[in-house]
Amino acid sequence: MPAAAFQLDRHVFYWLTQVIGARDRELAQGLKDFGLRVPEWRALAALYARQKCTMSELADLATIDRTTLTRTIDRMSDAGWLSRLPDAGDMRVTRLALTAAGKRMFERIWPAVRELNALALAGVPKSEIEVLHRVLARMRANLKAYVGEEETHAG
Amino acid sequence: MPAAAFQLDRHVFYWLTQVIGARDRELAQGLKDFGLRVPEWRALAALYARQKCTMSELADLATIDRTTLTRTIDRMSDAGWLSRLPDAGDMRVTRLALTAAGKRMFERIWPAVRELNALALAGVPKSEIEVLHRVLARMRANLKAYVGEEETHAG
DNA sequence: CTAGTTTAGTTGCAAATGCACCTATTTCGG
DNA sequence: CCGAAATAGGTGCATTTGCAACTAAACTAG
Repeated sequence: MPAAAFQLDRHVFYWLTQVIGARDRELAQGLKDFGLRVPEWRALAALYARQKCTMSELADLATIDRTTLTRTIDRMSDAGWLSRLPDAGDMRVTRLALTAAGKRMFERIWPAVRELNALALAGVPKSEIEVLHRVLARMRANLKAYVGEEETHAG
Repeated sequence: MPAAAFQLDRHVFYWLTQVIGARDRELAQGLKDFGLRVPEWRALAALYARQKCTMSELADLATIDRTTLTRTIDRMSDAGWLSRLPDAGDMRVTRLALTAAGKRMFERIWPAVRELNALALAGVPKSEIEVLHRVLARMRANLKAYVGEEETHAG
């Protein structure tokens, strides 16, 4: 390939990384006031949406490595934002749920985050946001299917 | 807000994080064979596209914190993939450029990464990829403009 | 020209990360 | 049933990360 033919800005993942990078830096700034870091925010939001979930489910929803999540949840639990509960039917499983304080925390922060999100999407027509959603969901499904396939073949 | 009204999968940044997370995990796997990590790959690709650039420019292009980039470039320089050169007109500036070995490295890896990218985008019509590009570029511009504005006011 | 400010890049250090490994359950094949 | 394999979650440890602070060079105003 002639080097001139390779242009960064023609690649979707370049832009994805740029957008997530810029927004997470900005988000981190905003969350500092609340004593929260970005992955903690993702965990908080996921738990708020799901009410109850297991460690593994939350790791997936919040895009946090399982081992990292253990320590993230330690901190959030110490801070009193959520509780670890045993699962009735399966002794291996930890059920997570936000405490009232955790829910309040989310509700206090969410308006600012929503505003940042809206700002990032300023000027983008609703129809294109729809497309964005659909395409991203498809990409995620594609990648998940691929991982599944790899695992099957590799044994 | 009633908790039931907050749904993760209705938010663009949830999907962005999911997609980048899944793809970077997959990418990391693929790069392991080449002794490269994901941020190093981004730096390699950015330098390949740009031929020459400064540390600050590369930090922006590859979405790597400037202080982290110093050490990333140390490693890549030690590995013989790029060289640090002084700038003629400004003694503060470091000009970076891939060596022949660095270019070869990129060319060797790129086909596999391109394949992964194509896989992630499988089934997405070209027209929608166009929309994706345009929307992401706009989002990035929005976020950059916001950061600039903040700095001006806070300064 | 010279003192204060901005910009480019680096380093110290404390904290976060993730791989490899471990333990405790549960499930599955025979 | 029983032993092997799978699954949920947690630890140890080396590596990576990024904030704060620093050095050095280049502007900028008086």
